[in-house]
Amino acid sequence: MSSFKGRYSYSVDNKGRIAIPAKVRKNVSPDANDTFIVTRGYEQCLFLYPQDEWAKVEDSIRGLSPSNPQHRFFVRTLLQWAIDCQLDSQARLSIPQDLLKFAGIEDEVLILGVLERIEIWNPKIYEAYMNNQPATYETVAEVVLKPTP
Amino acid sequence: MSSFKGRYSYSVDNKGRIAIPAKVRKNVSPDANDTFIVTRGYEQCLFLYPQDEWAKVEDSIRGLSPSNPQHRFFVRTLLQWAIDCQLDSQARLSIPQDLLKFAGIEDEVLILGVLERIEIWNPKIYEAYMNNQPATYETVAEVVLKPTP
DNA sequence: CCCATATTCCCCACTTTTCCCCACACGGCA
DNA sequence: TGCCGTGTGGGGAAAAGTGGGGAATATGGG
Repeated sequence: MSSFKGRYSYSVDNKGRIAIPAKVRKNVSPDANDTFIVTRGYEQCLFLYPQDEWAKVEDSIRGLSPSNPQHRFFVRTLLQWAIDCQLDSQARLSIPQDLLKFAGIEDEVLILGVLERIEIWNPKIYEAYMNNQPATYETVAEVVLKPTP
Repeated sequence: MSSFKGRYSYSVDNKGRIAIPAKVRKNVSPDANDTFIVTRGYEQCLFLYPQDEWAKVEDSIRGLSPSNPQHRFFVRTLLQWAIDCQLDSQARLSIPQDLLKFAGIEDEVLILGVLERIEIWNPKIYEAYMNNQPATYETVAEVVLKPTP
């Protein structure tokens, strides 16, 4: 099980390539074969899953029935944004234009480690998102990290 | 086991040929011998199965009973539209006119990877289909893309 | 039965994109 | 100071996407 963490500011070169921080790479299982699955995240960001972590997601939708209309919609919606990406010899990923465009990414990115996945943000959008949160870190923590009775 | 994914915009040339995206081809088993079975899909789109995946579909309908009228109807409908297609040397498929017409395909297509099959849509029809669904990407992703507790 | 037209399939050609490799600057560390 | 590991940039070869010509095959009407 992966456990990514940390926050990194990186640049996007003019070929659309994004380097994955060395500290993050050290946490990627060798099973992932330098392959990541990039897809849309919740807010306006991209999710990056090492191949072995993505396999768990895929297993959970494989059981759905192709003959059920709702299941079909479900699988299409989820998979249509997902793309395989391989690290090049400099440990960078070439991310397709449409995904970069979705996340509003241009020449700078913020890379966040979030346990089993990695998130990629346009720094300005991330800041705006953070400023829009009604709660503070402290008030949320109080609710989330409450000891189970 | 195939695991197609992603969404690709491609053009149909004036001979009715459709290229299969390289990223999709990389996920096709060599067992498929560059051969695909094209048939009518659910909703107004075409289903494309690599030969090896189609064999599994056939196995599953082999178990249906010839004496059950509903089974007979289902099997006939599925099989009568199914046709073999081989990739040409440029990795394109020539899809019969009547199937293209069924899917309302003209000069542009959307190709979706959906686990064991590939779907081919008229982009406008796909958009209309998606707009008619009550759920969104977020509601779908919420179910699947969350950490295992 | 034969010919004219259409369709299918197999090449070849061009443009764009992607990928692979090399180069360099910077910083930590022995 | 010299040596890695790391982040950044770019050139060039290879692959991918697109289009079209022309021979073999099929279709249909006289």
